Order: sequence, then C-alpha cells, then structure tokens
Amino acid sequence: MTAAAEVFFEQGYAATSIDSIIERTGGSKRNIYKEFGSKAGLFIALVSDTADEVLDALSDDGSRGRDLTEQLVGYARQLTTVYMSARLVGLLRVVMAEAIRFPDLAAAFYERGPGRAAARLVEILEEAKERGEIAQGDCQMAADQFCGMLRDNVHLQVVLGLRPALTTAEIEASATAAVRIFLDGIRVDASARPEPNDQ
Amino acid sequence: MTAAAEVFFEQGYAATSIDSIIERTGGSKRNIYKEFGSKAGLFIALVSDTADEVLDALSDDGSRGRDLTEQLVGYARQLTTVYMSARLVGLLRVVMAEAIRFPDLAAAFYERGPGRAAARLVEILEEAKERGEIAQGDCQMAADQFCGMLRDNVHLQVVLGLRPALTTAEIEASATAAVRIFLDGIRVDASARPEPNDQ
DNA sequence: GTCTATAGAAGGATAGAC
DNA sequence: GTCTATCCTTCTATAGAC
Repeated sequence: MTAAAEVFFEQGYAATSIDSIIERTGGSKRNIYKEFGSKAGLFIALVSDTADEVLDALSDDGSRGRDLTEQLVGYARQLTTVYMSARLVGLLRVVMAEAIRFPDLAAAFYERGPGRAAARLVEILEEAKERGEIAQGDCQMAADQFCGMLRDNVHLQVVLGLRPALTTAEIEASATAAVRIFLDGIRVDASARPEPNDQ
Repeated sequence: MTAAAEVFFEQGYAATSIDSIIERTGGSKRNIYKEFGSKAGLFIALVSDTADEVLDALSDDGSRGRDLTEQLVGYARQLTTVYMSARLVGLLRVVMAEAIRFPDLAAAFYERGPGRAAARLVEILEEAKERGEIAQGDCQMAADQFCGMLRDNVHLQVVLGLRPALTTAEIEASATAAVRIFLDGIRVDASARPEPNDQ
C-alpha cells in the first residue's frame, strides 16, 4: 500500500495513472474503485496514511534532555531526520504541488506535521521562559523560525533533488549548530548585545 | 506571457493543457509549437523567465546598512518580501513538484535564487567575521540556516495556501526578530553562554 | 478477488484554410 | 499570424469473464 503512494510522490498526482499503480503494486482496478471511489480518493487516502505514518515519528520528538540545550538538540535532531527522509521529501513535494487542488490535505498535513512539531517546541520555550532561561518574546514566532532553520537551504536542495539527504553525522552537526545560533547567536561580543528585554 | 506562466503555477505542469493556456492568453497553438517546440519547452521557458524576473529582485539584496544588524535586517526584509510574493510562491510550488522531471530547472532555480542569496549572505558574514564581530564558524551553514529562518513555518503555511502572505509590517517584525535571534540568540543569561570559540 | 476489454473524454501535436 | 479540424495516444471509470 505504501508502495502505491511512492508512485504519486515520484510522478505527482496528475501525471500518475491508475494503471501505473497497478503495475507496481498488483491488484485490480476494480478493487481500487470499490475501495476508494476515484483517483482523488485513492490519492487522499494514500497521502493521509503516509503522512500519519511519517509524522508520527514527530510525536516522540526526542526532546527529553535535561537542560534546554539538550532538549533543543534532541528536538532538532529528530525533526531534521524526519525532514531528510525520502518519505517526507516526497510527501512535501506532492502536498505543496497539490495544495490548491486538495486544500484539506494541505491543512491536515501542516497541522499534523510541522504545526504540531512547532506547538511542542512552543511548550518547551514557554517552560524555559518561565524558568527565566530565555528572553521574553513571541515563543510562537521563535519556534516557527527555529523550525525554519531545520528546513534550511540544504534541505531545500534535497527537496529539489540537487543533493543527497544528510547523513546522521551531518544532521548532528547541523542540529547542534542551529541550536547554538538559536540560543546564543553568532555575535561574538556579548557586551555589545542590546538589552534582551527591550523589545 | 507571464499570464501563461500563472496557469502552470496554479494547475501544475501535468494538469495544465495547452488549450487552457490559449484560452487565457489568446494566440494560436501553432505559434506555441513553432516557438517552444513542445509543452515541456514552453514550461521551461515560462518558468525560467519568471524565475529570472522574480529572482532579480534578490540582486539588490537590501543589505546596505551601516552595521551588521542593519545589513541583516535589510537582507531579511528583502528576501522575505520576495519569498512571500505570489509569484515566488507559485514558482516554488511548481519547481518543487517538477524537480524530478525537470532537474535542470530545479538546479537553475536554486542557483539563481536561494543559492545566490545565500552566497551574498556568506560574504556579509565573512566580512563580519574578519572584523571580529561574529564567532568563528561555518559561515555557509550559518547563512543557509538563516535563510531557513526566513522560510519558516509561516512561509510554509503560505505556500500550502493555509494563510495569506505576510503584510509589510509583519515582514518587518519577522525579519527583525529573525536577525535578533540570529545575532544574539534567545538565551537571557549571557554569562551562562558557552565559549564562543569552543566548537 | 484478477485479467481483459471498452466506453467516453481529454490532451499533445500536426496540418489545412484563411 | 489566428481558427478549426483531426490524428493518435492516454487516462478515468465501468463492466464482463472467470
């Protein structure tokens, strides 16, 4: 069943024919229409199932560290690993491409995936804020932007098929660097730093 | 001519018929095939032209500020504005969707757009590093991740059609926040900061 | 349940009329 | 240059044979 989804992910919705799916998965056309009603129904079901499967990997977000840095590195490692997986790259491509035609699918994908992951990060940040570890500010925006760091230009190149996915070691380096920047910035002179609370 | 591109951006490559383009733009089918040879040729030409047009807005990257903060805010403002434009959102959708089928197009898009923008940012960061304003580290990775902050979850929602593009004021707020985090981080306790050079 | 038609529509590409 | 017609392929969707 997940093999059928791959055809959609590789070819896109419009370019994928039912026959090409049958070729790859076996089975008969009649059962497909019996089960899903139409090509769109099949597409929605396959994408939804794949999304559930891939995005469930975000439920345990790996943010079990003792201190904030460890929490964030664990979170970034887990999220980046999922974002780099072939499954999610394909999912991202097809959901973006068909966002207009299947708005419910796009909404479900975002809420179940990136949206939920960001919500979890907001919780982490809010807790850190209450402990006084991070500056006052918009935790939602910070979380959204941190998630963006994990979908950086390298990830864009992967999605565009311009380079292979990061290895585990590269993911580790990227996640660590992102957390370091997110927490402390790249500026070297701490005394030149503006008031953290003056926003 | 740019109107023809919109059809591809809205419907996607496979779902767009030559006839539907004729309907929208006028002209005859014969001239299209005379000029571009095939549907794929038309697609490549339209996407390339649109990309050139939109991405040229990145040439003047707005990073003309006096100090590093102003440079980065200007850069972020300009880049985010382009990323939020309807043209680029459509371009991004269709290039991602067809990256497998048209790898050259994907490569050209990246190099001319996000890649070039990141390269400019690397220059800014390298200069700042030589002035001692920012920590030693991988400027390319930092630039890539900063660019990711500008394509954050909010941008993803826009691309997925889940929310309207940011207003100018919202772009300003987002750009400012991103630069603040990028330079100084969100951590409040500077004394708890690890050695900046201990990477 | 699978395999093989098949109807009906749509679209890519070409060519003729003007 | 435009408009229309046409060939040929492909695809969705259905239905019959087993």
